[in-house]
Amino acid sequence: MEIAQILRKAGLRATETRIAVFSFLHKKHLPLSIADIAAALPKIDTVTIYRTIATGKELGIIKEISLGDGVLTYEFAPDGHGHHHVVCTSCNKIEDVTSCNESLLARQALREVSGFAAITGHSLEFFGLCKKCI
Amino acid sequence: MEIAQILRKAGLRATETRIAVFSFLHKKHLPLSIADIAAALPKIDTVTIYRTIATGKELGIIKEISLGDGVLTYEFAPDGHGHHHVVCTSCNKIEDVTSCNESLLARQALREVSGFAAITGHSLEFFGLCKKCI
DNA sequence: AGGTACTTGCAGTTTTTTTGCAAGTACTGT
DNA sequence: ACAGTACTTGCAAAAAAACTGCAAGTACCT
Repeated sequence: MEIAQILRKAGLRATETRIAVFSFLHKKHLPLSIADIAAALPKIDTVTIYRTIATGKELGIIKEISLGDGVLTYEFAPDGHGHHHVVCTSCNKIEDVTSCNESLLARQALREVSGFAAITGHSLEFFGLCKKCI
Repeated sequence: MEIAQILRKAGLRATETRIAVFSFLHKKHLPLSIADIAAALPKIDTVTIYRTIATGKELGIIKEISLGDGVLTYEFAPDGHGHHHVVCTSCNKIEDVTSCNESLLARQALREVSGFAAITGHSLEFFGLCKKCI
């Protein structure tokens, strides 16, 4: 679905700014920090980036990810169809991973816990060493 | 392995403070934020908690986790033997998940990426709705 | 037990995140 | 098309979080 459409469906305005932030993340296809986004889109005020990311999270089109290095990063992931990553713990190189047996994992997890009725999503990140750093 | 032992092996001192922080996290068995830890251990200066968590991360006994609510949390997980969690997106209730087919997932991921030589760890969190919130 | 080097707490600084408000702009109905 | 309305944005300022430097404290070695 179009970004503008998602926003309007939620009763929000499809502003140039929001579309710029979300489509930037979409294009980058990488988890980026607030600082990264602000640096890449200098015309947009940092406050607005915070607010836009917050709305994106509420709409479920932005996923918050920790790659273990102390900063939160954000990725465009509409419909919960986020992919995963392998991060090099030495140089921070990132590659995507798409296969993860989503439904199997979720079923397995759900069987194991007693207090949950449904699993709606998950986050999965791998840490390793890239070929240059090994 | 004993916490004190891990510290000494790394050439660090097994101080009362460090052991207090790590064993608190060990006992809680939950991902907690810096603020949580500081509030629970008021005798320990917050700066020291930051520094202790940083050392724990370097030693590989503390894992940094994002549960998607905007704060980084930390969990005691020596030897990379961290478990996983299911988080209720409505009330933040957390339960542990231990089964995850670690080696299968890692092998699958490694096959999919071209630039990586090894996978050394992963983080996996589930999001869902607990029985009370559904 | 004493010396040394690592740790901690405190105060202060810097950075990050949030808030309030006025100006700007998307969308609605005409 | 256009004007009104209500949502959005940017700016300034405040609040909160994270980091630094240094002196006092303490673990550990001999």
